[in-house]
Amino acid sequence: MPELPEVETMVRGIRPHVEGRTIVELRACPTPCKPITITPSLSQLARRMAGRTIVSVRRIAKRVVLDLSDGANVAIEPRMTGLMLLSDPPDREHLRLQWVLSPEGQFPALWFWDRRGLGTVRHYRPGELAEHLLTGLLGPDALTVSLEDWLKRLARTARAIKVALLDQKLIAGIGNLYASEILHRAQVHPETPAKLVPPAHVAAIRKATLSVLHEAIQHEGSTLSDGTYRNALNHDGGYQNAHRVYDREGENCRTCAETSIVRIVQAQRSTFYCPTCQPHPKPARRQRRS
DNA sequence: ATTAATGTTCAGAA
DNA sequence: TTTCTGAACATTAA
Repeated sequence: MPELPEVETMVRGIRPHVEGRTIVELRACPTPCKPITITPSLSQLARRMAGRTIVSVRRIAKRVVLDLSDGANVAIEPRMTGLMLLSDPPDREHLRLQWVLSPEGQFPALWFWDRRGLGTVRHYRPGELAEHLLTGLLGPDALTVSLEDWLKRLARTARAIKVALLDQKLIAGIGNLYASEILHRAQVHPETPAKLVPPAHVAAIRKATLSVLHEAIQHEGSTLSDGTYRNALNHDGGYQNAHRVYDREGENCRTCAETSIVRIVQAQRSTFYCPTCQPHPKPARRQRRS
C-alpha cells in the first residue's frame, strides 16, 4: 500500500520520462471499469490538462503531484492500491486513466492503475494546491519535520503514539506499515499516549522515521504478499525483506531474538511490535482482575 | 458459500 | 474540541 517511500518511488520512476512532455489527451477507463473519484470531474480534468506540459513531478506526503505549464497542479492519491505506471500494468481491467504524451518516446503514455479504485485525482487552479493541502489537510512532511515540531505536535494529543503517527494532519507521509516499523526501531510501545512519550524517545522516533523511510526508498518500497504495490515499471519493491515487525506475528523478533512479535488492533488497524524491545511505559499494565 | 480481513481517507457521530 | 466509527472498493483467506 503506497505510503511515503512507495509514492517517492513512483515519483522518481516517472519523473525522467514525463517531465518536459506535453499531454495530448487524457483518456478514462480504456476497458470498462468503475470510474475513480476525480475533482472537479473527469471531463473538466481532461479539458484542463490537454495541451499543457508537465514541467515537474514531485511528492507531497502520499500524493504524486504533476505541475503543469499553466501553473495548475494535479494531485494523484493512490490510497490503497493505486499505481503510477509507464508500462506493463498488472492487468488491463483496472487501468483507470491514461495520459497520452508527446513527443513520442520510450513510453507513449502515463497510466494510473488501481485495483480497488479507492484512489483519487484532483485538479488545482494556480495557487490552490498550497492552501488546500499544505496548510489544510496535511501536517509537515515526515522527512523534513524538525524535532521541535515533533515535540510540539505529539504533545497535543492523548491518542496512542501509533494512532497519532497515522494522522496526516499531525505528520504527513507515514502509514500503517511504516508506523509499526518506526516504533520498533525507536523502541517505543505503540500504545503509549503520544503526549506522554518522553522527549528523548520523541527524538528516537524522529531518527527512526528518517532512517526507516530513507532505507525503504532505497529499496523502492515494500511489496506485500498481495503483490499490489509495484514501481513505475511494475517491478516489486524490496523493503519487505527488511521488515522487523510488520506482518510477522508469532515470529521471533529480529532484534532481541527471544520474543515473538505480537499483533494488536488499534483504530481498527493491525499494529505489530516486540514486547521486549518496546516495553510498556507504565509498570505492568494493570490487568482487570485475573 | 458466506464472512472477515486488508489499509487510506473523509464525513459524520459520539 | 477531540476522538471514534463506518463507508468507499476489490480481492483473498478462512
